[in-house]
Amino acid sequence: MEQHRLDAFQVIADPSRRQILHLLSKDSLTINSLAENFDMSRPAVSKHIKVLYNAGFISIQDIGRERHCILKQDGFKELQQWLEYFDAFWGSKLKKLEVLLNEKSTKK
Amino acid sequence: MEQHRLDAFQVIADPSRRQILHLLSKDSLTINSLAENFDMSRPAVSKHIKVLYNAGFISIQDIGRERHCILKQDGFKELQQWLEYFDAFWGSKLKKLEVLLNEKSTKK
DNA sequence: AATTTGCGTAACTCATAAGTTACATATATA
DNA sequence: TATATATGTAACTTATGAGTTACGCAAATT
Repeated sequence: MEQHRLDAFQVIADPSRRQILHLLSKDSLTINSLAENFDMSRPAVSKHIKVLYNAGFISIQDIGRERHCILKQDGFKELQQWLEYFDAFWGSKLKKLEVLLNEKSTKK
Repeated sequence: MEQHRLDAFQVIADPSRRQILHLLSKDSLTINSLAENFDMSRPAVSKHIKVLYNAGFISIQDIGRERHCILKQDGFKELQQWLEYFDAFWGSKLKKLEVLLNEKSTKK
């Protein structure tokens, strides 16, 4: 059984998967209806869905033979936290700059 | 001339590059001092630096024969915007839920 | 002037992600 | 019941990213 377990960063590195996430932000869709938006084959989309599901970016609701894909927040959280760390970095860097500017102005 | 031009999402997909960014958030470092933190060779780190530089994640200050790498915000912005879009999605989804709950409570 | 240090790059190997086609299976429809 | 539909998966090919070693060059050191 081939494992397609990629981490959150690898998952969104693929443009097709980002496109899928974008489409799902407009509406929840089945595999086939998703595939209509791409040049690639339906099995290719199916694989991407598996990857997105395993990484917690989507949940799936089976209705008869159809698989409805719904956006899920879990997968995004690791990314958010990662960016928040650097946001804090820029924030603190800004603060240091402010301190520097204040020092300068008081010395005048 | 080989081109190593990856988009911001591909850039952060590599764990080594994320580690480099993390190290640079603590202190600006040269190629060699960065390489000391990794099992891989110095040329490998050099390549990653090139990728990070091309994508706007770092700036470089040459001092003599040393290259000092400094974190740069530009590369992060595309990622921030991408996540903000989905943050808005979760926000609006929450709003819809609130509306639903309100409707329910008023019907009581 | 000779040597060491810090780095870039070319050429190569290797792993693997991403696509394909072909087939199997379950559910809906006629 | 026969057929069409919606999907998963195995087997395969291919492109390419990530690592290596070997080399060259400029700046610092002796």
